[in-house]
Amino acid sequence: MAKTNQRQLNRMATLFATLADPARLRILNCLRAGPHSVGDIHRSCRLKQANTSKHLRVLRDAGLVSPRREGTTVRYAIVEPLIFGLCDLACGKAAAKNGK
Amino acid sequence: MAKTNQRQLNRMATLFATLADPARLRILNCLRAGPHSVGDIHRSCRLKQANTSKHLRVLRDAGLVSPRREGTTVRYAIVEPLIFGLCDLACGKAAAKNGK
DNA sequence: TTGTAATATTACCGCTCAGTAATAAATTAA
DNA sequence: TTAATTTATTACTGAGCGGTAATATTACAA
Repeated sequence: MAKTNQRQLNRMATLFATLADPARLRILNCLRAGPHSVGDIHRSCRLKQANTSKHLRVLRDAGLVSPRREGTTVRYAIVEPLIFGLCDLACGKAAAKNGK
Repeated sequence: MAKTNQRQLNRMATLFATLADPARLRILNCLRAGPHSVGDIHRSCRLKQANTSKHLRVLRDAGLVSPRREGTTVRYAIVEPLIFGLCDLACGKAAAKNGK
């Protein structure tokens, strides 16, 4: 496990905190199929526009997604596909508590 | 990815939230070497006793650790080794942001 | 320029959580 | 029983976060 220093623990905790919100998980799940505009996300995830923007900001600050302007719209894309490994593991773990 | 329903997302978010704290990550890292008493943990992790107890309660409620009384002391052990897969993945991800 | 659409930001509210000190509960010994 | 040790709980505080409405910003078209 190598030496797990405090800074690394803090970064891990921050990453987990970024994923510790159902709305953000929904957004990531949506982006898993490919880049989407803010409007697409806020409609398909049933989130208010401002709320969507704020969550995207959190994901962006965490380095998980990145924006790209296309005219007046902004398309967000996954930047770190590795997080889906985390999500799938957590999903299996969460499902396991159900007995499957 | 199978269907990701709301309940599953909520459970995932809860699991991530449980891991989104440096103190709890330190405790889990300590328990990775084997079961430890509350006193051991609170000393080796440099946490106050009450604080340690509270974090252990959170980990226990999440089903990640389990207690076992031995006289006047209580030894906690990892119940879900799968979480270390999560931690290692997150650790690599966190480390990757550093350039290594 | 003016207007319109898409996105981002701000300010506010309510709630939850981490840390702490004090106290309670459980177990064992004398 | 009383005392000592270990662990758990409670009450409190301060900080941070999610949701929302209103507003600002950005880009483009007429």
